[in-house]
Amino acid sequence: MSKRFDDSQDATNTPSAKSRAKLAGLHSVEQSSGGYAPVAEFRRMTPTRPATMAEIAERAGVALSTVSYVLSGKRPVSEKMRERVMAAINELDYRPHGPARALASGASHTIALFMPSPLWQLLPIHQVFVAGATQATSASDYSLLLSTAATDPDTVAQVVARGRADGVILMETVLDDPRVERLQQDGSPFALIGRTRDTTGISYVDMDFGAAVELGLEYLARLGHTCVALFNFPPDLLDAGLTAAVIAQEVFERRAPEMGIRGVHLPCSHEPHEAFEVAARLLRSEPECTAALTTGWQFTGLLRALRAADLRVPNDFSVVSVIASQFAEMLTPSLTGIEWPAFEAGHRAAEMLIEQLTTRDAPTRQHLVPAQLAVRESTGPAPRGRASMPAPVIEPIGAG
Amino acid sequence: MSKRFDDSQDATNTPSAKSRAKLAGLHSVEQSSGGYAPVAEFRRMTPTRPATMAEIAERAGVALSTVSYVLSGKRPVSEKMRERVMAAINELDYRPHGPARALASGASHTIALFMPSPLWQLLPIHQVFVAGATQATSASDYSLLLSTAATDPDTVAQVVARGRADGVILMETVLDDPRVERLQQDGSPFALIGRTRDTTGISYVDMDFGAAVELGLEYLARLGHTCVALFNFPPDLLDAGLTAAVIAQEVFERRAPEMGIRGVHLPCSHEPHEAFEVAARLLRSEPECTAALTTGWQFTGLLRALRAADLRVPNDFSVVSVIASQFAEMLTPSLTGIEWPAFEAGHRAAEMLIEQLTTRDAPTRQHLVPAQLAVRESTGPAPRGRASMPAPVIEPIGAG
DNA sequence: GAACTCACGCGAAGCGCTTCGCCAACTACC
DNA sequence: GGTAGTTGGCGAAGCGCTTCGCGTGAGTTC
Repeated sequence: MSKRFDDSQDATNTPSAKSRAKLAGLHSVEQSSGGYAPVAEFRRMTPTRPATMAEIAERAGVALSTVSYVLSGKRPVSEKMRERVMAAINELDYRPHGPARALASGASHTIALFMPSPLWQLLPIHQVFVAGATQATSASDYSLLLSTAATDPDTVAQVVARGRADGVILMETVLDDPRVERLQQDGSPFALIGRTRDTTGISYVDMDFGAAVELGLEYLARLGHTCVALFNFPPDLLDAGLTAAVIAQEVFERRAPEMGIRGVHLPCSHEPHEAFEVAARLLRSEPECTAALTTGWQFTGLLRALRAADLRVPNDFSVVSVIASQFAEMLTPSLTGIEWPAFEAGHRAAEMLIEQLTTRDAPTRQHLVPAQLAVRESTGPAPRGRASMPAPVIEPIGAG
Repeated sequence: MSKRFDDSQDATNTPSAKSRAKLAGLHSVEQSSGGYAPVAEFRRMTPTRPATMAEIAERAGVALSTVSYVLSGKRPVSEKMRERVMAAINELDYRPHGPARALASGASHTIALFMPSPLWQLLPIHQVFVAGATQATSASDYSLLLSTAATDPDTVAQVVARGRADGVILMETVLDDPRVERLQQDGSPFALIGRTRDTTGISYVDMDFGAAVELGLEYLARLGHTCVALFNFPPDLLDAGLTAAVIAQEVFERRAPEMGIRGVHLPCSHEPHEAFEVAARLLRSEPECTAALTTGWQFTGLLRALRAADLRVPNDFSVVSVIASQFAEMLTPSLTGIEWPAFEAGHRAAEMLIEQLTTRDAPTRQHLVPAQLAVRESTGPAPRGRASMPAPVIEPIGAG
């Protein structure tokens, strides 16, 4: 049924069998659909079929087109007519038919949001983007179409070309994103959460990951840490050229030495077991490392590895993560973070796109969220002497 | 821009001002849209307008209707014709036009998913439902429309009535849900994540919260806990008759005494500060309480209150939560939980709905996820003597 | 080989709306 | 009072597809 996490679970040989059993254990009941019969009958007796514009026109004693113009306001209609039409609309509780309107006008009043490709890589942050976009979309009286399969430029393009949506929002963009190029070619409106190498004429909202890494490093340097790890986005995304990942690496490797920090760059998935492994290896091989920066949810595995190694946060080890505040505050200890206001980002991206759709010659809007540090409980001064402590023996803990 | 959490933040007088400043601080750039001009020009020169069925028909030298029948298979077409048509389709890279198809056939091949009403109450679990439903929907070649405004039965009904979706998925259902009644009246297909009082003929997937509470209590009783709190869904949802909340309360209040447990029932929002307050009050007023059950994310506030009171988990206090395993394992310590396989639930709900849409006389499917305990790190034997310890002085910690 | 099937294509009528072009009635002006 | 200019309403032609009913030619039957 669901494939999420399956591969990683198989790889680490963990609860995959368990979760399969869990699914099989779903308690199923089947009933004949007889229960619906009375309802169906009821319907047949009372033809509640929604009113059409033709019926409104008839009832109001006007032409079909007049009703349309009253509704759209695209041509002046006399007050008298307008009132008659509105009365009929209210009496019959008329609502326009979506697809018909879309077909005739060529605009579906819908935007599509594409989820990052491998769906099982879904991060909490992505979901918050979605929530923000949903909110903004509803507020502007648009609809939101949620799709997977974001990798294929064709799929993305077709959604607009075939009238399902008027524009799209893309996330997890890479430096030279084929989807973006395709959309530009087609002249399809779009907005990004993230950005590309060349952002000329492209509307986007993105976190300034370069500034984020820099700010995190500065802060940790000030606390006296001299060896810091960066848990960057996973290798596959880095290789794919994920803009955020590339920038983070570049800045990290350039700035850390300048601040007198030994930097350890670790591309690493957010999957708890993998992040745990990576972190455990780090703690073993780099005893001087006393702090880490994470670009996402790699901190879950890191925190467990620290616990397994009997290292206390923040006394023995400091953790800074790029993260939405609602998540940072959910944890105990709460996480010091570079704020990534994801809900607002999703909201803004949808707004930008809708602005493009509703106003001609809309300006290109580019929002780069500046790095802001929120100091919470997971960071402290660099400890002395961890380097001289015996290398820890680390074993997985808990359900892992 | 975003109103999420605003009310609760105002109530507790916390980072609302901060987050507003953060928004204002978004770095904005505006460019003239001149960047688009060349693209628009390029388009005008190369009319990439997608092919229509009429063009396929012409190219294949057959009637329009034949093309349609080849595509739908609703009437037999000779092999020769079919090949000619398919060839034309491939050559012109034809894709059907969504709205046109929806208008003509009356089916949009889309399902709508309604998010719980106050969007800012969004829980991680809801997002996972969405992810699961998205996955299933894409797998069945359907589209997913994501909407807010779930409370109003009219809004929900109109989505189907006006052709935007063929059916809907509802979550956060109450015992006598007006939306469900309305959908039944209209004869609109739907599926629930959650359930109603009378589930005759209704397809749903739901967690068995009654069994969950019972299992949690049994487990805690076996560990020797004699006073247990239930952090139930928040008061407003309980008052509204949220099925899960009502069942949880009923079972808790009936079963706890039978097991020799003093039960403290605490309706409580998941909002960290509110949950913190409720938990802090509990720890102060019920020194004998050594364990808690939470129906959702109230554990975040609870864990912080425990930390503030210097109570260790699980040594001094045990926590069991109804939770999706991926979240339980994300935390440190990981959370003992009653497994709520939310991704699978969302997936299943979408499948159920699509089954109703694609097969006539589809059976009513009802999946009640049985309570399953996953023991992790947040539970242990009841401590002795917390009752005799001095009542703790509790102060908010960290960013709170 | 005439009558009768069938299988398979075709044309045309919508689905519910938008939008264009046109015309009637009314104002304004010399 | 005649002509030009305006306002506001109407009809009809689509948008791209589905689907119904009919017609035709090949295959069958006696």
